[in-house]
Amino acid sequence: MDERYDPARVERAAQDYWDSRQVFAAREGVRGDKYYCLSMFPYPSGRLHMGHVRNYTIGDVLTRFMHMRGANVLQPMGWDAFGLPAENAAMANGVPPAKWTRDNIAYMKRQLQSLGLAIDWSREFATCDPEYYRWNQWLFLRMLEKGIAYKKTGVVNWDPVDLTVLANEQVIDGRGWRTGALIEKREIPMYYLNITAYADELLEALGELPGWPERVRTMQANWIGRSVGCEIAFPYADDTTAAMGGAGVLKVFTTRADTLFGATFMAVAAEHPIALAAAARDPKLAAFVDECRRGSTMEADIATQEKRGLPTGLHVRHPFTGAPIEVWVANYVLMAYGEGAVMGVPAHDERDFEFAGRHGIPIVTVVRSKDGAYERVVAPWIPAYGEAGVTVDSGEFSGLESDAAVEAIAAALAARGLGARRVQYRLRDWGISRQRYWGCPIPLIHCPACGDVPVPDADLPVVLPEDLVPDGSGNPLAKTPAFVDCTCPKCGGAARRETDTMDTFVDSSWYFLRFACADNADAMVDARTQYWLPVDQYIGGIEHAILHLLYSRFWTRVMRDLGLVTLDEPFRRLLTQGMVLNHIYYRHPEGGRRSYYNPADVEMRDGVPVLIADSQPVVHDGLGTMSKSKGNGVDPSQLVEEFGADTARLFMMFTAPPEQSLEWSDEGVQGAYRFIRRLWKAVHDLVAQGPVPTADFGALGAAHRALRRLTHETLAKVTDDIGRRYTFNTAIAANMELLNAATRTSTADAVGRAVVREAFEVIVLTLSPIIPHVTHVLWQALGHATALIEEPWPRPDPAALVREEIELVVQVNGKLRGKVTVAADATDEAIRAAALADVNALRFMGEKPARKVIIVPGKLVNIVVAS
RNA sequence: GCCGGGAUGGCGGAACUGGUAGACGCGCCGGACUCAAAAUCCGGUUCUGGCGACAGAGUGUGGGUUCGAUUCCCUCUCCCGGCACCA
Repeated sequence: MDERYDPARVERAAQDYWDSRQVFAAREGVRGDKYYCLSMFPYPSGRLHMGHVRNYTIGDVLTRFMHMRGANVLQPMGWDAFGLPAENAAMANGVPPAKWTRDNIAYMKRQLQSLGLAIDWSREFATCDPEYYRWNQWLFLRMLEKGIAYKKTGVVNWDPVDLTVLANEQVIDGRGWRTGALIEKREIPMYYLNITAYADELLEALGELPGWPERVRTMQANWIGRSVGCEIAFPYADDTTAAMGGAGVLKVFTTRADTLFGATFMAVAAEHPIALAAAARDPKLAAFVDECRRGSTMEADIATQEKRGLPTGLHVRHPFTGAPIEVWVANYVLMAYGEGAVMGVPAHDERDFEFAGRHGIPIVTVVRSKDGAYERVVAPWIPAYGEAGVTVDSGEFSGLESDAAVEAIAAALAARGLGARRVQYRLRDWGISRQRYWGCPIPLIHCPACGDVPVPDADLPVVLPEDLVPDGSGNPLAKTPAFVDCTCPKCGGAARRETDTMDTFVDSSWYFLRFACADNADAMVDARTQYWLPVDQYIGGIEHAILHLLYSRFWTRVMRDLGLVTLDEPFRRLLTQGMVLNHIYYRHPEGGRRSYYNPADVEMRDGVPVLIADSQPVVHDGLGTMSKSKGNGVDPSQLVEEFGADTARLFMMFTAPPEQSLEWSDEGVQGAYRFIRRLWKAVHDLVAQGPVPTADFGALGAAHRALRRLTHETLAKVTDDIGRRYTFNTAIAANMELLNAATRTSTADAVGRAVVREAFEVIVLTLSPIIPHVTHVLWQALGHATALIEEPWPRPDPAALVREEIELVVQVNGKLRGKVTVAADATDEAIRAAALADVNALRFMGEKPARKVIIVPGKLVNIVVAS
């Protein structure tokens, strides 16, 4: 064994061993229970970032741990290869997205391999492989047949200069990122997946996911947003009937039908038919509607913009009193939610209250507070106004509790055909059409004679041409006759191929299924999914808590209903890892753009951050996720080159528990490296003393017995930390303590060396999931002929854990005042007596008698005296 | 704006079910080794008072429940994630 730790050499040796024996290739039905551990596959952006390193190390630790526990593990890897960055790169460099993407995959794969992950690479695929995305297309056609996929219009960000649809991130302050032009909302036909049909099941099944973090389940439940309420139809008054060219009703949804008699205005979205009809005859209104069409489609923007509205001059009639109610156009009502219209009840809804106040709309109190919080609603708003109570001034429905009033009003509305109880979801159907090139083509053909015709299964996949280069003005597919021009499969006439591609969330909604059978060229999935699925442990960023995970749960159910798989939930356990953060430093020259500096190039001098290169100060802008734009990234490959993959992995796992955000620290990396070197040296020094004979652990001196106890206590703790708690940081800390204790223990005699070796073996075995390379080599150095990867996870020796005495804390009135040592099996009476004899405790009790003595077994004694 | 989460020494974090606050690591201080430095090793390190034994205070803010609260409840502040076309 070398005296010096050489990470490059150690890592090459370990990786060569694993590769040559293909130890991570997974086969169905061998060994014990299957364990499918999956980390969210990366987008091939060019280089691995630290978030990836963290994600994949967490997955690898669990994979290797379960392998040692005897499970038949599968840890696959692939590439989420379609998406916008490839098009942006193409515009910047003129390289086709396909080439850029595949080059990135090749580079990042080498980076991943350098980390020594226990991945079965034989199952690798990229979502831009036609053999993968053909099944997106195939399943889309099945959904079309079943009515799960359908066509309707949707709103997009339209750049009027580039004549192109922009993604939300390409809209900055309501303007196009390249053109600076004011963005317009534009309605275009799109394909949707009917996820709302599964809303109830997706919501209820959250209760059957105990392996998911509570917060993710809460976020999904809120996102689905099931609310039970009432649909109410307000018949058009004569003016509206005239404007709309016929009689009709304005429909709204409300959870507070009990406040119906307090409705003093109606608010509709700018795109609502009544708004458009009114705008046609009112230039001021037309200008306002036009203005509402500008700006981004993002909910955060809409929710934070100033709430504005304009009256239409048109009216609807109250369904019971027939009283006219004026219809307003409001920029905070969204056409996509519910009916695109709401009833305004200023007295009992805060937003309506504000709107009414600003526009001089009357406030009519129709609910009386049950606890007398108010009599009449008057400004300013208090939360009690919005709470349930007893109805007043509501005609025949007065004097009812809110719940009962909702029931009675709903029943009466139903009897008149003007409403009904209804369940409404906040969740909207999933629009999957993207007016973009680098994605999975939607397999449809538009025929002038036959309409929209599905591409026959035999013609799948519709292959995306890989040599196009987008230029920022629309979808290049639409300008490629070889792609667009086709014949109608029905009538054989000339037709146009659909040029929209699918949302990339489609690609990631079932890739976890494909890993079970990636080599099947004839079917989307096969029986091997029965064996491997569900994913036993899924690991990924918290930023995917809603969309990706919800879409995957939905897609899995669609495949179930089509008879392709038998499972409901794809992910049994979920671990949401926190972000990797680093400091942000910049300078902002007068009139210029901010320039960012990497924290590695900055140092603190007299409490001021300065750029090392020129010693001039820079501005510290807090912590942020590592990103190219903030210039605060750290390159994993440089890290691996300098310190080795084990140091990178150890630092990542030690610095914070997986669910928390992790702060980058160069000193922390040094500390991790130092620990590995200390471990290496400790093992080297022991081995250098010659072979260690087996010793009788039955008759040990006190120091050796203490180390053995610590060894087995540590083993028990680390097993629990990795296997149950997923707190790898505390598992590492416990092993650091054990190494500290072991290196302080004398190895002068054979017994001492045996006890110390046992401690080292526990450290090497239990840290092997985290630092697999160095432990692989150290295991051999400790004299083992078999490879560490084939070793089972060790079990603590109960005999080593036995204690004769325990130390208890003595408190007086909850404050620590002393400590007593008692026999491990001492009775409560003996503990009480020992505590009451403690000198310091007596000092604080003074003359006062013990009123009560609380004994917490194994922990403490609290003596309660009158204070 | 709405939904979800977080805040503990100089720093990252630990304290798992309401029971010793600060494990472990970093940094810093002192010492050993060295011509010297780096590396390494040993000791110290929440704050305040005290030579010390020890005492008091202390887990973002303010309140509450309890023999006992970092942990449970309410209030406020700041930070982070998501908001449907970034992935």
